[in-house]
Amino acid sequence: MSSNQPFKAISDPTRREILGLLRHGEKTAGDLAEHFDMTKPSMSHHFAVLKEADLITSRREGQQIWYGLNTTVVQDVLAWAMDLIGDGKKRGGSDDSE
Amino acid sequence: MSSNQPFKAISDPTRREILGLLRHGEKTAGDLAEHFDMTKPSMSHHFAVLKEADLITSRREGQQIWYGLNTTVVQDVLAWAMDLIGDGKKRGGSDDSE
DNA sequence: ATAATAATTAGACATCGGCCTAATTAAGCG
DNA sequence: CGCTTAATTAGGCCGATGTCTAATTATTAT
Repeated sequence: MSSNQPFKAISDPTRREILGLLRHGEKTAGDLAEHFDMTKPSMSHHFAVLKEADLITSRREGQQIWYGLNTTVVQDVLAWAMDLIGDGKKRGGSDDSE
Repeated sequence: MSSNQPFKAISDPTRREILGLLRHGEKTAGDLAEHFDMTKPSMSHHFAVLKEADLITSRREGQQIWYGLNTTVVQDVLAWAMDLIGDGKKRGGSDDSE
């Protein structure tokens, strides 16, 4: 359960910010790159790490690549944290259907 | 908001396991170290990282040092993940009293 | 086919991180 | 005090990680 990859992936601030930018929908690699003071290859590397951890999806559309948030793996992290706290806001468990 | 330290801290499997062992109460450094195939100094290093991230508390009692889980920072991680998902199991916000 | 644009892959470089052994601090006991 | 036990600090080693420039792939348009 829960490979180490997601945790490694979110340990970098740039990558967490990328995920944050994807909260409200897909964005192209270029769009994302614009928000950071970093070269495109460096950004590309971060995308690859997030992709490898399955935290984001990607699809090509013409020349551009659209990245999107994969909430499934984020939920794993969430579950890990909740389990640590021992409870807090879990239990019941049927309110995730929306 | 949310320094990088907690995320770096939980990016290591050994440290996550340490946190897991502390779920049910305090443990001494020695107790914790026993569970891992690693030297005590290495374990001590992990404790220091967790402490620095404020994920654990520590208090000396005689020769031993007792470590305990600090759920406050874990909740920050939880909040970050929930915010990413956009909802999921937050909302209402007063259910943390149970 | 050539050129332009979007993005990645390749490779180098410096720093960070995790692990080890050896030495040190801290506390308890004869 | 001198010895033992619990744990940390110091310092070195080496692989992993983040960043950059240069080169490459993929797509579209002229």
